[in-house]
Amino acid sequence: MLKQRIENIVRDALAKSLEQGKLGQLETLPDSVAVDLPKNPEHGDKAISIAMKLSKEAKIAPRMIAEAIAAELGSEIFSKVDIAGPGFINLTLNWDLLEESIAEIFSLDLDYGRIAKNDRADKSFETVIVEYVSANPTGDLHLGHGRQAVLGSALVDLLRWAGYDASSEFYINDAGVQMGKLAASARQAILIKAGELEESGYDAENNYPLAAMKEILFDEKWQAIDNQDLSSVTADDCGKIAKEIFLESQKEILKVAGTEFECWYSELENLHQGETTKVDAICQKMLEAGIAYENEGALWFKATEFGDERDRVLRKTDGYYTYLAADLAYHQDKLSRSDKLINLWGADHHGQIPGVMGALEALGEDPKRLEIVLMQMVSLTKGGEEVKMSKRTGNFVTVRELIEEVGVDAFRYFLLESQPNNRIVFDLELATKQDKDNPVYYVQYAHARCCGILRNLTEKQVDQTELPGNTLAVADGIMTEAELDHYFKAFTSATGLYSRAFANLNPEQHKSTKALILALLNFPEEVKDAAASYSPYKIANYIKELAALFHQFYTHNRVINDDAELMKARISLVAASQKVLRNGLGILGITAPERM
RNA sequence: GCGCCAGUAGCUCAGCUGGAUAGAGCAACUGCCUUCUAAGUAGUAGGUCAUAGGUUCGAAUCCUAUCUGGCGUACCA
Repeated sequence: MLKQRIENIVRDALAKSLEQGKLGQLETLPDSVAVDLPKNPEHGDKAISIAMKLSKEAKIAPRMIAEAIAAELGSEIFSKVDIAGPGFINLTLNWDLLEESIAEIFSLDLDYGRIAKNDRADKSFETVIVEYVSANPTGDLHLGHGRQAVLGSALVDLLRWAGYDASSEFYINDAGVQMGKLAASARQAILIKAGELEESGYDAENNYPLAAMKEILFDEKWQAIDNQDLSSVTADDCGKIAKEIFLESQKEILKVAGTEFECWYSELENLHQGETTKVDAICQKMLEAGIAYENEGALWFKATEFGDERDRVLRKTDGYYTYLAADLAYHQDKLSRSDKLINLWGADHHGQIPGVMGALEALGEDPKRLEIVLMQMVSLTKGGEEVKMSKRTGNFVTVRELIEEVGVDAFRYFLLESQPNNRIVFDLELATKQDKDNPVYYVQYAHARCCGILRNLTEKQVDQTELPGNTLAVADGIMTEAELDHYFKAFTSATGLYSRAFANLNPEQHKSTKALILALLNFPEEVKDAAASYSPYKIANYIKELAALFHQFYTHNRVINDDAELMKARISLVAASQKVLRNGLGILGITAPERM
């Protein structure tokens, strides 16, 4: 990786300067050396600010440190080394190095940007389970779930790219109060359908909206009870069927949304089965460890001793376990299967964090193994007015409806581009426009443009110089496919092509070419960074930026032209751009169209 | 009240492990299609980075306080 290489060279230079006593009173070398992309391209290709950072400890002026380092940098891969401002070291990379680095994109191709397992940023874990959505199987998925779905699936892919063994998991919350409510709702709806109950008799106060129940009554799964006497059909029977229907519907729409789960973990089947259930076991364990106690018929976790603001109930006076108790059993189960856990939660659940973290710590687990990513709400506006969503009244926009309106790519991009900490205001009018205002097209178009150029190199072109009376002339492609293929295969090491081809660029061409190359070479670093903070949105930002740089390059640099070397050098950048955009979009689960 | 999150251009948001002149997109205005897709691009205009202090060579970024908004504060999930 380019950045790593530069970092090593700077580190060596730093070590030599230290040996020679040029670093004042500095005694030890810093752990890391930041290699940045300067904001202003006139400041070179890479910038290093380490001299300023060391100046205090060394007790000498930053420029003196910078000069000492610069003197040891050598000229092998840098065509220019400048010291500027208070003590920045600005590096200009030579064309051969850039050519060599771009060639790496060709040899790695589909895997360019992928971090090897041994190079992963955080060595404290290798396997990681990302749990997300985890909705109750009692209705359709709403936009909040949608946000979790796209972020979670992108995060799993991102983590895999960054060298981790990641898997996705959906916790099916199919036990407890909500399921009882679903069962009652379903049974009453069935009775209404059979004419044995008046609609006015529906317990709308305590049940799910009747309208939502009616919608699932036509599912063929109800055949199971069709021939039975309804008086012998229990609410439980109905609840099971309703749950299956909702679960299947959720699975289907999640798949449409580009989200796959390795594991569907049923709370009911995994945590509440057997003589001694997993939940029983964990409560027993907590009692024995003295971190739980009985009081007024309920079982409490001593959460206050572990950082929470109050103690938490594990088992209610009615004998049922709380969500927390089951969740703890679930987390312990996950911890036995993976080094690291990441949970995606709606921000409205943040109050539970101290309880879960505290309990895991109390149980002797390392709380650092659990990372909880909070996602703020998604709200809807239509023409500037907020659309109130309420599950109770059935007035909410579902994932299904939105995808139908805007398409999966736009849906994913909209929900992925901003960071989880920010609320998303989803403008229905804007999203349904489905035109160029939609940012996803900007990135996809850049990719399609790359493909178009590569296609034009080999495809037969219609010559547009149409003369009156003449038929259209058809010109052969510039290269045959075999030639292009051969060229790509040969492009695996520096041959001095860039230094010859890019020698006489005008300022705009030089600037746009350089900027594109540097951005392309930064991709692996972007993957590493984004994964380290569990932030797929950073990849979305990066590819948007890359798309912009490609469009600028395209505007200033005619790819197909008479200068064979210049053309080849530019083709390599078009092909490299195509590969990086494709890989980046792939991480986000967004398609990379070849034509638009 | 207490806790969490946010406040950057008219709107939607980047930039936040401190770095050089705070950036995009949309909206407004002016240009660029007989040449690889104009779903593009070049430019103009638009900012007390919520406010006030502090930390230091340097703060949108870190600390403290205040203001505004969202969320949470259950023997619900």
